[in-house]
Amino acid sequence: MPLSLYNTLTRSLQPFTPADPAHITFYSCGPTVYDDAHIGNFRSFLIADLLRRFLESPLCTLTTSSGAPHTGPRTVTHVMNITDVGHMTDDAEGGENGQDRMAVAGQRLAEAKKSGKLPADVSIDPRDPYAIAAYYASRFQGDARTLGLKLALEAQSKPTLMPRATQHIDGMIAVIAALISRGHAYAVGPAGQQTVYFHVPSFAPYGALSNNTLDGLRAGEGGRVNAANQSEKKHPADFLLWKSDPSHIMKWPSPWGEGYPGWHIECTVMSAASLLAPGEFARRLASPDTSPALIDLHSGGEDNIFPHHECEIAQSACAFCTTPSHNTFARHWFHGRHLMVEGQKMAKSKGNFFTARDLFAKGIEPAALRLELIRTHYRSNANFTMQGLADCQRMVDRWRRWLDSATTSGPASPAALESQARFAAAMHDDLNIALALAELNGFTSSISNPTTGDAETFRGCESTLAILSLPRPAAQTTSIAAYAPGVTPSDEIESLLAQRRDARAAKDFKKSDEIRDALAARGLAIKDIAGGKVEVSRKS
RNA sequence: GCCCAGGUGCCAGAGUGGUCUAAUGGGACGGAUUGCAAAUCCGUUAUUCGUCGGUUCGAAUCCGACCCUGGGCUCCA
Repeated sequence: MPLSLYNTLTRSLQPFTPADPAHITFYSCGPTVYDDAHIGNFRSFLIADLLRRFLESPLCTLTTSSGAPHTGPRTVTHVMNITDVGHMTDDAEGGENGQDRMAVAGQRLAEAKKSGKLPADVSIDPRDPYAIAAYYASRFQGDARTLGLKLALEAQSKPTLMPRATQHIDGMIAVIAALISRGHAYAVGPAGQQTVYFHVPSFAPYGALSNNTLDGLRAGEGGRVNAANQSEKKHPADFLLWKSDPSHIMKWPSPWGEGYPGWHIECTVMSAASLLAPGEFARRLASPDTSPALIDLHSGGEDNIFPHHECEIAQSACAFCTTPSHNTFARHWFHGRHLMVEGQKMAKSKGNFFTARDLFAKGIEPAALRLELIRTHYRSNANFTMQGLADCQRMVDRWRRWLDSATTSGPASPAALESQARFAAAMHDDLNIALALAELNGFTSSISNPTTGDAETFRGCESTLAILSLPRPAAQTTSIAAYAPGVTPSDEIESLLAQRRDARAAKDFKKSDEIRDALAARGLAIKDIAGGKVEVSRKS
């Protein structure tokens, strides 16, 4: 059975049918770089990565537009933008509290620098928005690579796969100009200080993605509309394409005045510029054609459905297509639900806010974090818990042990091939990851003495999850101990462990237990492992 | 108020009309092992699927109403 995926646009499960099944174009809305990405951001990106990896897996079958199955080989060009334009934080109070997000990040960095919280090797000018953006972008890419985001690994040698908004301002201006010339956008205000809006009523299908109607979208119901801006729009739903504002921290010249682009236009430009064939961006902008859709797949978090993706559809369809419609931009819309933490909404004020780097610093293994973030079906709110992370670590360890035990060469057993088929069937069913994981667990538990062929078959499934291929943080070992990642060896610990070793040798178990308790009081758990060493880890 | 996605056992999370007294992982409990632990292995652990009503020979699964959670209604993955 070919891959069936939920399409937000049709609100139904449907076969994923790319224009060319051998080469899929996929755009994911990426992070803003005013701060470190948190684990909720990464869940969204990793879900997209899971889909991308499954599409490229030999186990994946797709449906072609003629209805025939397509089994591969297949490549996916996956692009993710990095938003480095300083958008505004908040204008709920009519704009008075709105601050430039990049300026806020700069203030935060300046404070961190002052209080010595920045690593010594970091020397950036907190007043330079480009430096701030570059700083956080590089940290994001590092975290993404650590978590096995294939796109981030590829982007090391092909940076155009992760385009920056600030590098596409010319394209944005060109698209805005084209939208104005076709009657889909208009500029207001005195010459040289104009604001440009997309005119939503000019695109009848607006609302198709989020299933909103213009009437249903009560202007300002979410409390985030700037009343002053509302009055100059032709329609309350019209949205910003260009804002002239010479006081903005990041600004560019444009036909409408010096200022900055709207939030939605960057994805329209970067998806088309990165995924259309070379030269097509300019050609289609000059003379739109009737091609059915620009790209195959578009993903993002559920909060992007409205307004961001709704607006992208309107802009892209109107800029590049002669008969703009709700499905002339992306063929399939893929949205992941949000991540909860310990049953609650993740929020800095609740103290349950984690970045990937926070967790790595605590000694959490990237493989365990990746599994915890992808193990729940993408259309359910996932609940991130420390217990869940521990569960995942154990699952990863068990898989590794099983693979390590596959030393006798031989072909894959029928049981292995059956497990593989069941794994693939689960993934074809709207990426039923939880069932797929259950099949993988059944795989290892049903075959107690795996052959190399069994192990290869298992790896064939697992390469879609891409958990076991992640680098394993090396334990720091001394003559007496192996320290788990996140634990810093010290002379004190070494000395206690030596005393314990001597006490045990003398069968003074009372003393050895006291030492174990003393280490526990310092938050350290120990266990005796093979080779006479002691493994020291953080107490969970 | 409107639009979307959900609500399953101690936890996480599959299952969308009979094979479900509910997969899988974890937890807990018991056993093996261990000086004791840890790890590992073996076994046990829910007549129950948000609530109420309905359809059906049969419902976790379909229908209706209601309750709750998360997202959106122009910052957000």
